[in-house]
Amino acid sequence: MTETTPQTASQAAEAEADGPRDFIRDIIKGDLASGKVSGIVTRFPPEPNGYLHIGHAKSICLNFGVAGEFGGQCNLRFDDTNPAKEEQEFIDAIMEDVRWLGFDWGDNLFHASDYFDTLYGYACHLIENGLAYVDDLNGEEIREYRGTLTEPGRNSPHRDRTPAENLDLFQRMKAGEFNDGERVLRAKIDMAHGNMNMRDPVIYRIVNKPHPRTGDAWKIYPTYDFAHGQSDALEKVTHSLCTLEFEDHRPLYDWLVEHLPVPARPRQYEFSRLNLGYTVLSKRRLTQLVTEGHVSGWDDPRMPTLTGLRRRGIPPETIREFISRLGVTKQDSVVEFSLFEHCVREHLNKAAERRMAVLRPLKVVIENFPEGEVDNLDAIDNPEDPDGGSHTVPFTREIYIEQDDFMEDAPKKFFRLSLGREVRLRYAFFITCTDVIKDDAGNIIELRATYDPETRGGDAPDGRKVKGTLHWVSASHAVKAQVRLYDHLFQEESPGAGGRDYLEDLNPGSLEVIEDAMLEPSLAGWPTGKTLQFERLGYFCADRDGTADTPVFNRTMTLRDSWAKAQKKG
RNA sequence: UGGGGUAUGGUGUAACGGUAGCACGCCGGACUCUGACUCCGUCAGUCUUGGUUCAAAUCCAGGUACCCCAGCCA
Repeated sequence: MTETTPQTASQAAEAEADGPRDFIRDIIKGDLASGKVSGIVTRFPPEPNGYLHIGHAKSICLNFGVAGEFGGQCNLRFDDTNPAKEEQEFIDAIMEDVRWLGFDWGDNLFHASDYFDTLYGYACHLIENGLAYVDDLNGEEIREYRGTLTEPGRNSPHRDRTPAENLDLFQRMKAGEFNDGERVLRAKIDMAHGNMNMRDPVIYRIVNKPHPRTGDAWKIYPTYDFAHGQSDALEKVTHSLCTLEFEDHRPLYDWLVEHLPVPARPRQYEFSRLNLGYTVLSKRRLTQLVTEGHVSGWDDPRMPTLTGLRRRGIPPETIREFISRLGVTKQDSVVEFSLFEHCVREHLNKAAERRMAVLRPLKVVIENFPEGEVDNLDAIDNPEDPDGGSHTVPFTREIYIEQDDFMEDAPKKFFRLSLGREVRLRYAFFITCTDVIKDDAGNIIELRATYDPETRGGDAPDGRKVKGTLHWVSASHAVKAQVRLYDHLFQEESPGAGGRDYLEDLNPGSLEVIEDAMLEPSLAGWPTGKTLQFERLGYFCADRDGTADTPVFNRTMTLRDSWAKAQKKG
């Protein structure tokens, strides 16, 4: 995205003809067609005070997407104007996550802090023109003077200082003569404005904290409102896309751009942020989940952070696909989690290799299979991709099947194993259960069965059919593993709805750890970051916590399970 | 009598004065060496009241509901 040549308006409109459509893209098309702009520049402007989450992905996909579609450029710009909250750790993580999502800012990496000198000059410009003043009021007083939503504010007693006096004070703020909070610089607009943002907003404040990039160079920092629009202008951003809550900052954004000698005239457009069922997407809450230890960290696989989703095994293209299905509007909305699940399954069904793993093992002894013999069977890697290859699974006299796949008093609709019933072992043989062995407490501890050697590979030469197919693992070859089963972090679709503390809605069953899962041997050394399917169970990925001895797998997502659904209904 | 926004099936969206469409979900069925996948079918919507028009989700007027704003956060 570095050396992009701006296309002509008609070229861009044409190239875009069958792409996504929304009101933002319509505006851009119009601006290109009318000649209002000759090319598109957008930006993704994260504040480095937390990790990126799937809500940010919407903004990233929009900003980079639009730039790509119209032959423009999208900058990555850190909004690093508040050293009290921002850290290098977050800066590094954000870049990694944007790249992982699949976007490239090329050389266009910027920071609001790159413009601190220019911004300072702009502030002086405002002062010189009588449009800004240094206020001695403290925070509490400023709030009182601001008035309320329904009552106008009052002018600060310091509002009418001369430009010379203001310039002097502002320079002394910069020089570090005052403590945090002692003085601020305010734009002089209208204390009676219906829009609170226009009631002489603070544009510079004193923060005696080192900045991750500028170190101790500055004692004063611009506020978001003063930095953002001007940074956009300096970068020649044409369309500054942000979320709805900034809508009533737009008059201020415009006011500043109009009163400052900036090199360009950017426009701000707002769209609604993403809300997702069964999760929270506010930085405040996500930070709280991490700092209070409700999750293991920003990359806990239950977190909606990009790093959490990555560790969970969610491929980035599924996030992009999900976002693209959402559309871009100004309507507040909560997207059902099932749409996200659909996108993940749709992709993984095509892309993920299949392997077998037994989560809750039940031993089955095949009585007519010779002891000590190994039959190496061929299992296709992915039935959705028949040319994709295959791997070998060893079959022996003793195997494990899933406890759920056997039932003593099985109803007719139960297609799995039961005493006297015949099922297929995936890629292997038909077996028939001949005996059930229990311990003193009556728990089923082992099954006895016979197999039909004629059904090797999974088909009976006599054409006889079985209703059920089970996954299985050879007991002597099995690789023991820890498997982590994740569910929604919250048990309510809207955590905290109805005035509840959202933490009360935390799902106590969001993580279930299985210590003794049995994996087919080809799963030893499975690479992290390559999501696969455990047949009939779901999609999984190797976690970095695994060792050569005991791998650890995270469940990315279950398969749809109409049997479980039918059972629940009774 | 503060300001700014938004209203289309359960959910997310499309339709830009001319047959309300798509996707997810739900429900039912077919198929199946994954009770997966795939396929087929069903249900279901223009916030409300008026007005303009041959014709309104769309234009106009009045209601109603919901969201955002009183950080020296972004």
